[in-house]
Amino acid sequence: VDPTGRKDRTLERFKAAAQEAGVKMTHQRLEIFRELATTEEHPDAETLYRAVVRRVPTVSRDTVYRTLAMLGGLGLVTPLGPQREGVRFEANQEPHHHYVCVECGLVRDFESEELSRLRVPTAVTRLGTIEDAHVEVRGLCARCQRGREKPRSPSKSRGTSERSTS
Amino acid sequence: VDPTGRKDRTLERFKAAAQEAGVKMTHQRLEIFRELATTEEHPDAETLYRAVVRRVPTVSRDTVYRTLAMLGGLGLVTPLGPQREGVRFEANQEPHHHYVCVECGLVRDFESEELSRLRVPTAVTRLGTIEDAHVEVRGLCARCQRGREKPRSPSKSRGTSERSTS
DNA sequence: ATGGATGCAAACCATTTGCAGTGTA
DNA sequence: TACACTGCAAATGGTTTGCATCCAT
Repeated sequence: VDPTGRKDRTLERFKAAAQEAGVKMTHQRLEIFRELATTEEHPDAETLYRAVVRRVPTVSRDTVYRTLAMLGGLGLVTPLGPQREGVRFEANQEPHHHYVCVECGLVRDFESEELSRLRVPTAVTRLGTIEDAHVEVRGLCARCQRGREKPRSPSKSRGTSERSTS
Repeated sequence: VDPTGRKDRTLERFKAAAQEAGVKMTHQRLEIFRELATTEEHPDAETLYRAVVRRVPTVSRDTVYRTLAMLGGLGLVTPLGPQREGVRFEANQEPHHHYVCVECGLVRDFESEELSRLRVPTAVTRLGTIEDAHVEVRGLCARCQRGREKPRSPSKSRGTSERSTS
């Protein structure tokens, strides 16, 4: 399930992207990225840190956080779910789907007969029961497109994009 | 876009569920649920608190948190994304989908030609650009089913289920 | 009345930030 | 060699918890 060494290739892609973006390639960054690109898990920063610290005993949590932000900026790593300042909730129990803005974290429900009819591959049942299946669409919401006049989080620049063209 | 008052109905459902579950119906709980059931947003605890405190000036953040956990236990409210202790990341940039365990937060990728071909309704473009669309399947993972021998988070009982049958 | 629910304040934990030393380009 | 990157430690902000009081049942 990995004909050419996809992982090695991914590592090369990382090095190339880093060089192109003008960021330095350090031992830490390489190991952090390697760990994330290698694992089946979808670890949080702490878990990642614990894994990386085994190979690079001197890394600090800060570096993991900073590297993750940097990798996110390069588009090489994706944070799961909406970018939030906290866990978010909904009461809508009807079948529906989510639109999530990758910039400000806006979440909107939308309905779709077609999407709600989607068939989950039976192989998934090997992972566990299926309580719900819905589509998550990610993109840049209208407001954030509109010149970023009033982004939801004006201050904290969640290193998602900007960079380079300074 | 709400023929019968779906929201009123939802409130009734809440009261009924609360009574059946044997939890008390308080002013705070009612307002917290009402707020969440009414808004288009998918607020986090803090946002919810700020909205509710306008109607019930004495509520505390704690109550919001506790109520959200309680509502989650009753299945009336769903937290978005994987239940995490922190934001989680992935480096897999190939088209793929996610299986998420609602109990322990396990996340696994799976692939599906069919699901990856899904067509997002054009109406969604009104919300913003579409960078990615994938399916999120939620359920109880095999390990958590298996008698909850070694749940990922043995300690912290993320009030997801258990309750009642004490 | 009475036990569950609330509010307060302190505790906890994830994440961010300032600064001086370190290593890559 | 220079400047970005790292590690440390302190600050910040979300979330949880212990306890005395209060209120829905």
